[in-house]
Amino acid sequence: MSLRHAVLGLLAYGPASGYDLLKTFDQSLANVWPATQSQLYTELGRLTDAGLVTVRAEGPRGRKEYAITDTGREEFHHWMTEVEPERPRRDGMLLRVFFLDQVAPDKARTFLERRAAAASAYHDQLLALRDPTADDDHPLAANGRLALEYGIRVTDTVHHWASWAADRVNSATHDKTGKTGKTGKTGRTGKAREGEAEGGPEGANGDGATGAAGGAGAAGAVNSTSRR
Amino acid sequence: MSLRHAVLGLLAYGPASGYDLLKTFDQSLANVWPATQSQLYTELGRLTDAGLVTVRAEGPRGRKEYAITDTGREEFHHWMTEVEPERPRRDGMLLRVFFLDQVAPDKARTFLERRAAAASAYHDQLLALRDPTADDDHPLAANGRLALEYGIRVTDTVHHWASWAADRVNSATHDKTGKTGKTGKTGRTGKAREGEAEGGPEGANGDGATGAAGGAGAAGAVNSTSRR
DNA sequence: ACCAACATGTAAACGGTTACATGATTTC
DNA sequence: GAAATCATGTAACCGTTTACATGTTGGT
Repeated sequence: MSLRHAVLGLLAYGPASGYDLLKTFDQSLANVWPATQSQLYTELGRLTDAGLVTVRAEGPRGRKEYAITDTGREEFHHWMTEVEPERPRRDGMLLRVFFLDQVAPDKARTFLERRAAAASAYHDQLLALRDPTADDDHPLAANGRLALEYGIRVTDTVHHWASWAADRVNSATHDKTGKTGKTGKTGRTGKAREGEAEGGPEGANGDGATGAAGGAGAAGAVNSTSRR
Repeated sequence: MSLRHAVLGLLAYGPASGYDLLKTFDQSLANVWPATQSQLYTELGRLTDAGLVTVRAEGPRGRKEYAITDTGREEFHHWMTEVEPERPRRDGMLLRVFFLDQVAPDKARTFLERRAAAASAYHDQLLALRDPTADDDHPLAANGRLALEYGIRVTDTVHHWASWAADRVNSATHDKTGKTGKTGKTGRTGKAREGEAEGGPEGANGDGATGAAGGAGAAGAVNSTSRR
């Protein structure tokens, strides 16, 4: 339910049309809270009905200029200061890490190496944004710089983690067997079933420890069933 | 569309019922890819129809034991190794950071300090999981340990970032005015409107730089409109 | 006999994505 | 006059969440 607050937040800077807001969403909030045109216009309607914004003026081609109301400002302020931000609960990368022992070690290693490379590449892009190279003219707002630094630090951390993890998978392979060759491109994928015995991602054996760990970076709350 | 693959991933370890899987989702995958009972049973039906799993046996109280098929294994393997993981696109915390200059500096500082504390607390919980204290018996699988380490590193990074950011907001306040006192609890929230001039989160002025930065940690792809 | 745990299913509502539809104004 | 841009709206679909509904088995 945060699209509402994103819209309020933008209107807090000053009145704007749906069209204006959409551009800001695409340009500035795309990686933080994306919204589609469809969604935006619908939400503006709802916000108007709820009295959190008003149509301040109507312009040339059906353009409606929205402005935040006092009630809207109050709601926005409440959300900013009192509502605990929820962490993203789903992470496809981490989900795959959970199942990493289901693919051949070399595939696992490749996967992690690719994660490392991706994080590193993104990290570099962000670094470039931090130090404007003369011909660049983007006066990052103070909060913009905070967000940028967040990105720089987190991508760096993920990069190092993935490299470390790739090495770890690598050495684990060397210990077991000398089998470093390719598995061929045989139809069958990796291991088939070798005894039906369980042992899932920490097994269906209870104890939520691993799960808690997995969500760590991107999620909240360790479900400490502790003993079970 | 990844619930499907999470289910396949779990079934890759061995056959299980919907009820079994649900427990695993709640205990192990809760922070990585949560699923509800409702969703799970529906998905198992769809997977069966698609031929990716089969009902291997029917047990006592209507229990259906599902097993992954060869086609299912192929699909799972493909998803693990060839499909690029999508990063979470929405982050409520980062969204608030974007609007941080809309609330009074002391509120902004408090917000960041709370983020720091939360990250730190979570970090500590994860650390406790890493070094089992004798009476603890959770044999973390290799991939479980990778995920745990991810969590430990990322929470640490976020903790430090938030502390740094809080300090930054703090010093910025000192520079401007001596006004450190409370704003009172007057109905009006922070600043009202002081001139109608724009200047949003890097403004509605174009250049997506800030936006790209914001998404950094949790998102992918810098939208390099570059010049515009 | 009762309760906890086992076990599966459906319906309604919500937020988000994609696609369709339409029209006005400015610029070349 | 054509094309780009401005500008708004609606419909269908999909995945997720919450709630409702129902029945069985094993242990005390």
